[in-house]
Amino acid sequence: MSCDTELSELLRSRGFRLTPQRHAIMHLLKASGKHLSPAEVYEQAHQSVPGITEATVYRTLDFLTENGVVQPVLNENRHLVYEISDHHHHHLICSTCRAQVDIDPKPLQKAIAGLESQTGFRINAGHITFFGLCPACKKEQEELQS
Amino acid sequence: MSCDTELSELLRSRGFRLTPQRHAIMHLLKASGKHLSPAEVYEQAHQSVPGITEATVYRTLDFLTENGVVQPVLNENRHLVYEISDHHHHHLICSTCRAQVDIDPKPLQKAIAGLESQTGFRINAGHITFFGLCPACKKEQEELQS
DNA sequence: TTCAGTGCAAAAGATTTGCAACCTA
DNA sequence: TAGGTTGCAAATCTTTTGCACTGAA
Repeated sequence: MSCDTELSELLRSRGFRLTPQRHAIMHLLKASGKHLSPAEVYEQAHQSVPGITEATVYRTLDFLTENGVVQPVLNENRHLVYEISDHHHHHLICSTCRAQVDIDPKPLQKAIAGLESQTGFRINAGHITFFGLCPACKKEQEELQS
Repeated sequence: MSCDTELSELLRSRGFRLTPQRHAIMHLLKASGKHLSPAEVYEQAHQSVPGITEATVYRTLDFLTENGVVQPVLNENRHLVYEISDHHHHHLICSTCRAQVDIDPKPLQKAIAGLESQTGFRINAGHITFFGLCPACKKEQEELQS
């Protein structure tokens, strides 16, 4: 999803409409460059489309997800957030202290490409999150157990 | 996390207590063999620990997550669910029709092992979910766009 | 005995729904 | 125009919190 025209055509080809609300939400997610909660999306969308409601935000987020424009992700607080699908990056979150670190996407891309050919799926792998233990918490845990 | 004794020792070593509630929730997640929503966990836990409350379920799920016993996952309806961490399997979910398919874990394990040595994290990769388009929905979309 | 953990109950938050009006294609 | 979308408002569902009491170690 690289530009408005592209989204517009994608939607029209499926019989959907490009409304100001949909445009605003897609645009703001792209511009923010990070994942946003529905409440954050609402807050920002409200600035360009003053009459927008939370119900519309939820419906639009569902709609954009089903059409592959955005994707749902669990954030560091285990809440559902959304981000634009072309925003390629992956990260690790520490289950204990919630620290985050970005990771090199290449090794995963390779594994994912293999899965695509095995399953026939087109995988939306713009963002993958792993949970685990960061080095500090891992060390702490090991010391406690010894 | 393979048996009660193991969990018990893990908790004790960190100054935590093994309560009937924690035991029941861990046990039921292990026995179910799949991911459960907090409401489902509550419903099931209520049978072995009649007095348990939803607040305790939420607190226990947080607690078990922080200690690596369970992990949070987004289910096919984009709701937060939990599953036991030793339950190794990965799957794909179609964003459009929500079909699910299990995938071979091996290629991912390799990529993950690489990430662990790069980052120093211990990754809890028992369950990884990708969103994407299943073959049928992919085909349908391609036909619409041509 | 101690203090981590629980139940209770209420508050706060998040998400969904029906329906009439609206506006994109 | 037609029918996909939205706003509104209420209902529903989910998650969090403070506090006193309980029970595991």
